[in-house]
Amino acid sequence: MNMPIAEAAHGDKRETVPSGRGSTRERVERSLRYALLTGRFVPGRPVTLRGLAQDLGVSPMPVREALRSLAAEKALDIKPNGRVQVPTMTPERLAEILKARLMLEPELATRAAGSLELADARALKELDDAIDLSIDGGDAETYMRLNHAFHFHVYRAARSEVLLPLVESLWLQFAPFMRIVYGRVGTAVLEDHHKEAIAAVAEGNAEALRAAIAADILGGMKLLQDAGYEAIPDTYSTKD
Amino acid sequence: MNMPIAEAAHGDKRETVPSGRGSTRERVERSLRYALLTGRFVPGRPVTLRGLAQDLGVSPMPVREALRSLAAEKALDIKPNGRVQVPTMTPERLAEILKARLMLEPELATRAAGSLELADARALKELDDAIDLSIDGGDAETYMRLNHAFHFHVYRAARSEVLLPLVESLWLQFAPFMRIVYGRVGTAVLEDHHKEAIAAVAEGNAEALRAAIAADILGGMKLLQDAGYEAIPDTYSTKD
DNA sequence: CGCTGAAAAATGTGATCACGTAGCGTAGAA
DNA sequence: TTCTACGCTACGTGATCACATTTTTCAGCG
Repeated sequence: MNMPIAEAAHGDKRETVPSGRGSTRERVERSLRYALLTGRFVPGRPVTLRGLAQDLGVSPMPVREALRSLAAEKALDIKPNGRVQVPTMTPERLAEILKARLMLEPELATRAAGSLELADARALKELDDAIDLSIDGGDAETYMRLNHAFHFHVYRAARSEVLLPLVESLWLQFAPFMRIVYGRVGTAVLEDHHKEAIAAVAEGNAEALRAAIAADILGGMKLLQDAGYEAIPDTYSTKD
Repeated sequence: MNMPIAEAAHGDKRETVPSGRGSTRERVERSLRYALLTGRFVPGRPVTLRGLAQDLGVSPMPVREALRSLAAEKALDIKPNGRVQVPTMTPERLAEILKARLMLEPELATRAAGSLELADARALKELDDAIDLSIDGGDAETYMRLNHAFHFHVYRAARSEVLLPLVESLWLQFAPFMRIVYGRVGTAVLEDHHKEAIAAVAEGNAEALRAAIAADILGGMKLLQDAGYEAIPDTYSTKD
């Protein structure tokens, strides 16, 4: 049986299809993206067309296209028999993602530095405060949403049409796994480098921003590698 | 009216849907990928669902999914009104693609070096000989197909599940533009660094392979930047 | 109690259709 | 001749259906 996506992490419904604008497929895709990014989808869990369609109250058609889209970004895995599932993580894959992030995201940060103003520093500060709260409160889902917002507020300023989609694809790939790890080790152990990043944005210091982002990535991903595979060896084949 | 994809570059039919295995959608997607990579799709040209479906002799359904897939990889552009077209190139986009390629592909080459054997060096040599022939013959389409095969023979050896798809996406993005440039300046001006790469593979010299690939990318992309925007200023809005 | 095989349920796929909309050619008026 | 407005055409979207295949369930046998 297919579990409604809202029940992936816990039981509440939330808004599975943000009533925002756009076509049905667009709303479905946004909804799935959000679910992936906040870890509502558990790695290894099968995802069915009709199941999702029913959960979202639409026909299977827009779901098909949305899934195909996400699969093309490697956010979902379509097995040879057509079955769709959230990709499972392996140490090799994780190492590759880390490498790719370290190459692309600092570059994006550097390019963004020129466009970021004091208003952005303030917005980032606000986000970071909320992030700290979610860490203290142990709210992994909120943390992931805000952390994504923090990073992409910076990256978007680079006005990059090429690098940004690549990075977005990477985030979609490790997010579900990240959520699992946080669920086990808790969010308390999280230490980010957002403060340095904010300071760098305020100063307009591109090099410092690059360094802060790189350190932030390294810290976060190291946690995944250590906690994800040493403390919790059976993480990647999680069945609900 | 929608022009059959086989007539995008010239008039012959070729096999638009390689009769290979897999589902209809898979064949359609392979066909479109091939057309994109060999430059049969002209940047800016509108692509219609029904048109492609008729050209390929299938229903619009598998075409829809294939287009959605390619669009997610930024190989096609779906405008807000739903219209699909081959993305047009801009100097900024091209510069970004070059940057991304220079970050990702040499890394892939380094990782591949360990797995590449003498048999691979021989296979690459054969490919390169054919490439030289296609350059002399001015056959841009064949050149592009073989050049892609050459690079990805190397990259695939890295057994990368993360980096490789990112690079594939990049190739799909610049290939149509590349084809336009070759059509104008001819293939004679092409100078690659395949010989060095082959030698590096034969020696198992990872660092030399990385350098050869980096040089090859730099050379090819510089040509696009120079010839694509200085000699031919109106390239990116090409209407059939 | 465990294994096996058949029936049943569920899944992805591809096709067809209806609908609303955007693009475009054409005719009419200024 | 040029601009405008109307009507036609073609398009993407979403829904529904039929079909083949796979997965699951469960009853019967060993």
